[in-house]
Amino acid sequence: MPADEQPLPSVWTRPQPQRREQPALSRQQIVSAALELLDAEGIDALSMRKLGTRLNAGATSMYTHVANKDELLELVVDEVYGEIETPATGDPAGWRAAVTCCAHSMRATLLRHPWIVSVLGEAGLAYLGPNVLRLQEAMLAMFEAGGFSLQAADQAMNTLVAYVIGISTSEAAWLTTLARSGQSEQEWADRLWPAAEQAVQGYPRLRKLYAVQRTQGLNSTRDDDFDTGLESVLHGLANYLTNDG
Amino acid sequence: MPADEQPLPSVWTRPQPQRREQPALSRQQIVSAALELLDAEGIDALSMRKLGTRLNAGATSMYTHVANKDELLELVVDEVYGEIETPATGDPAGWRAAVTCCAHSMRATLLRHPWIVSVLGEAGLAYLGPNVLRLQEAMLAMFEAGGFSLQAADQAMNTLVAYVIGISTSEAAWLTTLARSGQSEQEWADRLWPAAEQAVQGYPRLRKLYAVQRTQGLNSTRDDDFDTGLESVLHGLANYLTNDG
DNA sequence: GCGGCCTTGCGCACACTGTACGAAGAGCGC
DNA sequence: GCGCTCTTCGTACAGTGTGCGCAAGGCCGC
Repeated sequence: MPADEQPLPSVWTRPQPQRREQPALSRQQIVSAALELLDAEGIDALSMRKLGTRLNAGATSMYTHVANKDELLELVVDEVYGEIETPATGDPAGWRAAVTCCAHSMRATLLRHPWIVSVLGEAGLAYLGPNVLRLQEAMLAMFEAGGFSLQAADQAMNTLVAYVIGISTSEAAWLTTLARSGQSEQEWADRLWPAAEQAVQGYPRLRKLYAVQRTQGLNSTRDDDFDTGLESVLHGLANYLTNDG
Repeated sequence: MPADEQPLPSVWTRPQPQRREQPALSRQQIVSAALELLDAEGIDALSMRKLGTRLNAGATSMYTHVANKDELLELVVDEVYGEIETPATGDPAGWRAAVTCCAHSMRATLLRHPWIVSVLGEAGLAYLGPNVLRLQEAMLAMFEAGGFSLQAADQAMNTLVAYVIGISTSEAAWLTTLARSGQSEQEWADRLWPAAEQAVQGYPRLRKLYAVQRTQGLNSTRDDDFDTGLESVLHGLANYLTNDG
């Protein structure tokens, strides 16, 4: 046994091929692992190397199944959209109940994965992902079942989704800073209060609002606020029925 | 002149102090330069080194004026919010006109800086930025002038802003992919069409919608769609006046 | 004048990123 | 056996944010 390829590490120390018996890597596995990592540690913690380690794989082993990191993110986004529940069409409680339920599920899903909002503005063609398409079709169906024309249903869906995404964006931003600070909502609010009070000098309305919000909890009202806003959006959308049908 | 500047640095070749006569660096300068860079080349192109070069400064020279990149981004976000116009309160045309105008300005501003939507979900306390506060106070005033209670005005503002941000997020995502592709909207749509048509098989409503949208232009309808959605949101908000205000 | 501070700018270094490339091995048909 | 394709992965490269320490004003009390 004359020479070996490696300088010093001899045959005995060399890691030994050790091919995996698992079906190795698959796109679905990669996407799932990325999702776990994102949920656990947030968007900044997702690196291809960490993902590789989590999969017992090399740093660049994912590139056979996924073109690049952006594409991976698009896949993960679609995966998340897959979690959104869509009530069966023809709900006897009417389109408003169905749409409300769907909107709730959407908000809950986005807030369960708060990192997603920082990716939505770049996820180019996530709009062709199967789960996104499924969701859109289902929402269109819900509106149509409520008497909307297809065009009006499209409009209504876009408006509704915009509202949900917009609210979730600011909520997720809040949740993310909170998580990063490692403090409880109350602690953080307490620490923030002096700065906020100071900043809000000269803005009477904001000052009054902040003072009121300080007395009652923040977290508890978030759900109610969402519902109230959702109600009024739906009320506005109902307008398409009488004016446009 | 024997040697040249780089290889053997002698006293003669050393770059010579050359202190800037400009007031050197200031936070405002840094923020402006970052904004220019972001507008010109997008979010991925913003690196502290590039920013330094653009300012005739070293890579780490900004850190005396700005704690870190995230803080810089918060400052830039507030700067952008400063571009949003707020009509004077007491507009004779009523609160709806004022709010509509403000919403238009907000959407236009966000779309003028489409990279911003990928930062909104992380810009933790941008909510204490002076321009954000000014905008919020002004919007509250507009709603109050229309007869909303302060609480209702807050609700209305949040709902409205959520709608605008949500719509702008998806529009900005579209504009960004478009810009990255370097193609015109029409070219891109043409190239995308086969894939879209294929993806949309099995979703009859989407297929019909896509077919219709293909015949008419895309860009032209974006403004109208925004207006239509805005109208219905405002209609919904008006509900606070009779039920609550 | 002049020494000592304090602020600002910056070169360097470190740990880390996405990913191109090429080699190596596994499983196949022949 | 040979060749071929498909995965996996080690290495490398250019680039990132930023901590640290040094240098060079500007400004102070003397």
